[in-house]
Amino acid sequence: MADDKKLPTRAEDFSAWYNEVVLRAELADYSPVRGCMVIRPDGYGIWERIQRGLDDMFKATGHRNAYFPLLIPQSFLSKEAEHVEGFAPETAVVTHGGGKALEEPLVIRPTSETIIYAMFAKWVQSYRDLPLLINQWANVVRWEMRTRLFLRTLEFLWQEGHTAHATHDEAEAETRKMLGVYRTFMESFMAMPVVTGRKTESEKFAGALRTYGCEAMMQDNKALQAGTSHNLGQNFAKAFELKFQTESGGTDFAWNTSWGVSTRLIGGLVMTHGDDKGLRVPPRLAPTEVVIVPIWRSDDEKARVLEAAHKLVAELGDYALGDARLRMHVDARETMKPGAKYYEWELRGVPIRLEIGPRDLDKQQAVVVRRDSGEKKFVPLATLGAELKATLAAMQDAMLAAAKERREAHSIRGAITWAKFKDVMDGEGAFVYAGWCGDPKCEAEIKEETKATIRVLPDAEFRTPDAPKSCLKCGGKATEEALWAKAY
RNA sequence: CGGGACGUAGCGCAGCCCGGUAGCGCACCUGAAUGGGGUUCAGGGGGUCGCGGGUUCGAAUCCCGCCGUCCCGACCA
Repeated sequence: MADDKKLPTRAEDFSAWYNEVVLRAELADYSPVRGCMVIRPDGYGIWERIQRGLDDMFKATGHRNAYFPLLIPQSFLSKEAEHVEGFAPETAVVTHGGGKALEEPLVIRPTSETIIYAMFAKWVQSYRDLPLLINQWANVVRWEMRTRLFLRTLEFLWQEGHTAHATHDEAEAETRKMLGVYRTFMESFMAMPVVTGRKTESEKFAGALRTYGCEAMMQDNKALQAGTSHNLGQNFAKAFELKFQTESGGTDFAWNTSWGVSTRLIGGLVMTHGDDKGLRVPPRLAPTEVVIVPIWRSDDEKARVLEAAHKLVAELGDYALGDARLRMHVDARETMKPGAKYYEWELRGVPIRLEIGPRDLDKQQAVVVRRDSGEKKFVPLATLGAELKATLAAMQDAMLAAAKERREAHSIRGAITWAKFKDVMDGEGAFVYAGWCGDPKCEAEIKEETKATIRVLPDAEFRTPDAPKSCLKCGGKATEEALWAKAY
């Protein structure tokens, strides 16, 4: 760890604080190649929890995992006009293989629509083959100009779901269902509340009919696009001849959806829950839920407390317990004083610290310390398991509630003038729910002047925003048409 | 690709103005003590001073060129 014992405070410099937390909590490191990121075991452990949580939900909604190639013929990308326009500028291209120039360059996937729908076209003959519900866990490469650990790296890990359906309505329902899956995951696992809704034309996925997104508020009041779900219409089906025979005997192009979340979620986690001591990981997402710090002064005491610690892990952390087990770790390092260990585990965000010393054993108790609130309790060993589980569940709820409360405290609803809006965006930032302009120039103009964009058009029913609405800049009319914020 | 700053040990930095053959803190290694909120003492290892050229008896230091990184813009999950 660095010599500097203090993190920059969030309030002073949010970016510096974020980078320090990610590096010092050992979630990730910079790679020798600019813009690429090495995800270290602590960071990957969180990703594994995200994978497991989402994968269970995907399975429950009928999706199956598959894997498609990293390399895509360049011509594939060009088959859908908007898609190539959107992604071509940020692709990495392989021009040589085996020492020879390739006849056709290969693109390293920035996303896999093209290769996947090319394969779907081979697999789908009839309406009986639909819906086809596939997901893949993969890495993709997008050649971004500026990068930030987890939030925007040249290469990132993600999950991309791809489906084919017989009708528009079925595809639309799928698109919205998966957005709902993301929302549930982000709120119930990550304790990260999100605003869901439809994206505007300017923020739509390249090649989609409609895009929906999840937006979370970070602690600097900026928005993070945490996940997207697209109704691709028949655009890709037409480009890749993904046709099927209908029930009535005719042929039609399939309707596709795609949806994804990435390792960016880890960045969102840090920026949602981190505090001046470092990271805070919500229990359901924490690779380690409980860390035991044994305390001793002599070899005899050491033997005693370590035995007690390992007994607890055997009882409560046994893998044979399955999902009922607590994910525990005993920090038995000899050379570190307990205080130093406390600071380190706080930095890493482990939800509960359990202190066990000789004085505790004499009283048949342990000290339970919550990472979120710092609250410290003495708990009898006899009821420890139940107490830990209850505390973890309470923390999960408390963290979501706190994040929601924080977001609402920095949300502006109702009447707002253009002058006030500009003031807010130039200053602290906020989620502003306000009228928007149907004229795309208006959104662009406001972005130009304030850096704020329409994150989503939030609505439980995802209404279709075809009609021009009141313009924030011209009229400043108080409606709740759009969520405006500065974004990552 | 435009504007700014910076490249000296794993990390953070001093030294450069005024040239004399590299130093500090942390981390790391060894030993001992210590251990309920960032231990202490003693000893030790580790550096092509970003790269290339020039000036000079002598360059981390001065001059020229190049490369790289970071920050601010334009672009984006």
